[in-house]
This record gives sequence, structure tokens and C-alpha cells, in this order.
Amino acid sequence: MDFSELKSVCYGCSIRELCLPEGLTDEEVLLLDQHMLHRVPVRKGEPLYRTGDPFKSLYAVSTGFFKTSILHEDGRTQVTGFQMAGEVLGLDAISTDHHICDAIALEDSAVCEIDFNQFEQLGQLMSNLQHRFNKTLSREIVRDQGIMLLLGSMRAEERLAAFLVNLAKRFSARRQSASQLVLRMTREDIGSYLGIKLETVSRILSRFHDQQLLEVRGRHIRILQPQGLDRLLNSNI
Amino acid sequence: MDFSELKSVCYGCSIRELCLPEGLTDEEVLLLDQHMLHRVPVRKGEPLYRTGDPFKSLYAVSTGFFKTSILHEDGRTQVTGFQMAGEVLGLDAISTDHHICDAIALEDSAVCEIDFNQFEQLGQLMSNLQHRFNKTLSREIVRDQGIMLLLGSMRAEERLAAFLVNLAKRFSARRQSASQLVLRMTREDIGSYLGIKLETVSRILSRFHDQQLLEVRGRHIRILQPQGLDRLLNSNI
DNA sequence: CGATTGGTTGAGCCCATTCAACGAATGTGG
DNA sequence: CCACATTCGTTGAATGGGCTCAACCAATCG
Repeated sequence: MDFSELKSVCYGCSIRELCLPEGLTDEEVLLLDQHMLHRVPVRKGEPLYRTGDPFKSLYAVSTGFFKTSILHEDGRTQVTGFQMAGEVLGLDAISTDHHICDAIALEDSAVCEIDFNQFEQLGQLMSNLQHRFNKTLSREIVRDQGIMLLLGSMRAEERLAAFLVNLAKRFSARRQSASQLVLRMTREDIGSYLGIKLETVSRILSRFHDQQLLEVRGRHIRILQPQGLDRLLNSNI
Repeated sequence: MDFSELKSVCYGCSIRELCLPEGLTDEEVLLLDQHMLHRVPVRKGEPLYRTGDPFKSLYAVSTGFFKTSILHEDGRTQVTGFQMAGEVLGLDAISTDHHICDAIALEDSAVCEIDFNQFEQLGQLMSNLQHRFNKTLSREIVRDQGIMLLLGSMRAEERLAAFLVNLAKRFSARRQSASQLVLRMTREDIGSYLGIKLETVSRILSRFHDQQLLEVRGRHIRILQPQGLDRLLNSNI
């Protein structure tokens, strides 16, 4: 087979196994490539989409970092997630054909756009793709339920520990340091995500610093005692 | 076409439009019926499945009422949802092939069991079924995000108002009274779901009663001022 | 340069929790 | 049938974790 004529966005992508093509054979990935992927840059601070925008495409984060946030009628707003390379944006819009959250780039980023109609058609041809996509959607449900557990039953200190441990794990899966984190979001974003106020985030980071669990310098965080954070999470009654 | 020989579980089901067959043509529903549905009774208090059970099937609630709850390693537990007729149980297990929550019947109930492998195969034959199922999964994501908003940014009073309004709406969609609710779950279940303590649930119900928003007699609740509850939700800063 | 945004820290307050007592309803076994 | 245990719900009093309000500093930007 001569690949020289073919597009190959996913095929040689370093995070292929963390993204939509996960679990597909080489042939299947090439088919996916042929049908629909192209890359779109998004500048820091710019929206990839906004609440109410018509839904056409899913977006896999290629490089960079995003946040998604929903706004309630009454003006209330809440960050629902932070997405890094390989993670998929827009899954919530499938149900309504309109985006129900804002997706904002927290640094200069790029996404792979996937026309959802074409994607569904390809799923009809490629049962494995459809199977994997069902799992992707289900995984998002599991993720959300984890956050529900966090918001419903953890104290502020535990929430922040869980947040940091989760970030570290995801960086680590992308072969970045699990101990040297550079936060791309503000304290307010973190607080909104965790259901606490930004002052509380700041105070608790300082407390972790005092306890020598962390070294905090603005958005640069070094985790000094990973086990200390784990203990905070699992030592609950 | 002679239907007399055919199974028809979904075809004549009164809540068909609230369940998996939503949006399918009559022919498609019959095909769905032929391939895989059978009903299973579940007694009050009994589990439909438990955390860790291998995932084989999805379950659509036919009659009755369920709760799902996850248990964290450290013993923490949280109710993640209440399911009534037409709603689908087990979507979260698709990602891991094991159930990650307990599903307990809160009254004598019956579910329609759907072998997921067969269902996926049928989705390959019937693009509309697959399309609708993608929407079902996405809708579950949206639902979870709504709960995240509730848990992350509402006060206890607002959470309870939102809970009651949501229940009323779902009963109403099933042609039951939107003002006379019979709660099938305990105060503790409600509290766990809403991220507050059972005493707080009880106190706030009493307060609503005093304010003549509700009439509360144990698990029998009559909503006297629906707009009063709505106002509580939307009058936020 | 002033203006703006992001972050830290303090003081006081309030909402929800904790701990506790009690009543009602339900179920069980003698 | 009753005595007893258990589960469920209500209410009170005291406590505390996180919020509000506020001041201040550092970095960035036009």
C-alpha cells in the first residue's frame, strides 16, 4: 500500500492512543484520516465555540489547553472541565444540536475538527469506530459522575487535592512531568470547577505549601509529596 | 404486514417516546423488538446490578423507580440519580465493561433488558437507532452537567427546589400529576443526591411547608406554588 | 504612567453540619 | 396480639468550614 498520496493527521499523531483513534487498527485510522480531519488553530482567550452555536463538529484537542463552562439562565456560571491534548470537545452538544457550553482556549491551541455527520456515517461502515465512540461517550459520563462525587461529598481541601492528583495523572499520561505542573487556568476557574471560591483555593494552596505538600509559585506548582495528597483523599472516615 | 407472529414489547408501549425507541419509525421499533427485549422484574430494595458486576446489558425502566449510587474507595457513597419509566440504566458501564454503580429498586419495578452486543450490531444495521443512541448518551452527559451546576453553585434551598421541579416535570411527562408527588426515596437518599445532609433536607421541606410553597406529609408532597419554586431558582444574583 | 487583572491574606459572619433527643411507622418473633 | 427493635423523619442547640467583604501586592498592558 502506498501511503504517499494520503492525508495522515491521526496516523502519525503522538497522542493517537489518548484520542478518538484509540483502539483502531492502522487501516482504520487511515480511513478516519481520509474522511474528515483537519486542524484548526485557536488563540489564547478565544472561544472554540459558544453556548447556542449550532453543533456541526466534534473537536479533539491537538495541542494546548481548554476550559468549558456552562451559564445558567440567572447568570450563574460554572466551569465543567479542562481539556488537554487528546480529549474531545463537544460531546454534550450531540443531544441538542446546539452547544450548551462555552469552550475557551487557555493558551494558544489547535484542535482537530471532525464533522459529526460524516463521523456517524463512518461509524456505520466501521463498527469498531462506533464501538469505541460509545465507550468515549460513556467515559465522559463516568468522568462527570466523578465530579459529582467530588462536589457532593468532599471538603474543599480534598477537592483541591483530587484536582491536583487528576491533573498530574493526565500530564503524566502525556509524558509530561507529574510533579511540575503549570496551571493554565486562574484561581477563579479552579474554584468554579470545584464549587468553591477563589479565595478558598488560594488559602488552601498556601496551606498545602506550608505543610510542604506543594511548592506554589503562582501558577507553577511542584508536588512534593504525592502520597500526602493521596492520603488526604483516601483517609476520609 | 402481519404482526401477529411478532414480539412487540416496545411497539405498543405507552412510554415509547420517552425511552430508547424515541424517534424510530414503527418498522424500526418492530425490528428492535424482534432482536432483543425482554422484561425482568425487580423487587423493592433489590439491586438490578451492583458495582463491579460485568456489563452485559442496558436496562430501560418499564415500571417502578430506581436509584443509582457510586461508592468511593474510602467508603464514601453518593446517589447519582433516580430513574423512572423510560429512563435507561447502565450507560456508564459501557466504558469499562463493568458496572461502576449500584442500581437499586425503590419500589417493585420491571425493566426491559437489552443485550448490548446485540444492540450495537443492530445499530450497525439501523443508522437511525445508532444516531438516536448517540443522542441518548449525550443527553446523559448534559444531565450530569446540570447536576454539577447544582452541586457546585446552589445553596441547599435552591438544590431542593430544583430537585422538586425536576421531579414534577418528569412525572408530568409521564402523564402523572405534576403537583402531587409521592417520593419513593428517603430523606437520606435525597440529601446524598443533592450533596446535603438529611437533616437539612428535612428542615428545608419544613420551611417550604411553612412558607406554603408545599404541603409535606412524609413522602407525600403537594406543590402549592410551582412559581414560588421557580422563583427560588432563577432569582439568584 | 495609570488601569486592569490575578493572587494573597485577614476579620467577621452565616449556612449547613454535627450531635442529640424524640416521635411515628413498620416489621418481627414469641 | 403485644413487646421490641429498627428504620425513617423532625426539630433543637452549638459548632465550624467556607463565604463575604476588604485591603493590599505583583504583573501585565495600552
